[in-house]
Amino acid sequence: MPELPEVETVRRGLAPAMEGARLVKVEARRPDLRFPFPKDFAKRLAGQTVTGLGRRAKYLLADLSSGEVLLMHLGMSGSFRVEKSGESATPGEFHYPRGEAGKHDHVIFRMSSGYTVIFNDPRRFGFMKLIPRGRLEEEPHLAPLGPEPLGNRFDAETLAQSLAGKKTSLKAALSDQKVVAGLGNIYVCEALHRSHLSPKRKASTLADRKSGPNDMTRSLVDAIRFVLNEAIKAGGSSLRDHRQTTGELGYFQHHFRVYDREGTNCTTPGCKGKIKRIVQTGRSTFYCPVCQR
DNA sequence: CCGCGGGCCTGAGAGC
DNA sequence: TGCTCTCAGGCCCGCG
Repeated sequence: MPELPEVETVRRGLAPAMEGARLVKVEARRPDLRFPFPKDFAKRLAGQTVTGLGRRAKYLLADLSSGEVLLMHLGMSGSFRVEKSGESATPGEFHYPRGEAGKHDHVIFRMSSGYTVIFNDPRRFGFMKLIPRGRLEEEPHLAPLGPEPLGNRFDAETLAQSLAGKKTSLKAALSDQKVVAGLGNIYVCEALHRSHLSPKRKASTLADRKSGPNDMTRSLVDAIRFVLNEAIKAGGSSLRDHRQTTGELGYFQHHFRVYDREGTNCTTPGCKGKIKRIVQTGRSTFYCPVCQR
């Protein structure tokens, strides 16, 4: 499910419920998600205070007073919702505190703030893991990640450098979390359209080794930043699973220019193209064959 | 080393 | 209505 904007939306929704609050009771309602839960998972968490809630790429990191970090990933279909003591955040939709846990509600955090935080994940591609803060650098999920696209270490120079010598398509390269961390299928497609670059273009053609990055690379960096920022403002994109922690939908899907818009007219001013769907490395790519070169 | 295809899971939607 | 098939926002592993 979630790419960077959805995960950031989730982080912002969870922060008021979790930051500075103690985990009063933790419940893992099954033995595993993508991986088995750590040994004594619930017991180790109970009583800890969440001192901060951060994000790296598509991962959430809750800093704990114990000195450990709770690393959480939403996989394809994971979502969190926050409910206040006995009341559902969206009336009529969620009722955990009053009744039974819903289907696929796998982890429940009862917070001293009076909020209950519930992790739901039908496909169970998500996971939770506890890591000592000192070993965060070597954590296998985090160590290989490239720069944060919204951070200042991501620019045309670094992007050009990581694309140099890459034989794959631009689409595949941008989906690679080592190149830039946090993009997925949707936002790669959207950023490429907005920078008028073809997903089929060889990645290395963006890197001009002698004279440094070219205008194409610059416009791609700008498009990536723009699209992600706009999507965060919109609360992410809700296609199937993504919800904000209140249960509300995100609405960036209404701003898609190519994703899931096969056959529609290209929205680039003056462009007469129609959006096309192709398959690259096993995933759908949407683009305009006319204005994306 | 690199790039690709398969697999992990469940659910939604299309077509018959 | 109900079956079967395809596809889905991520990521890891093994193969060539």
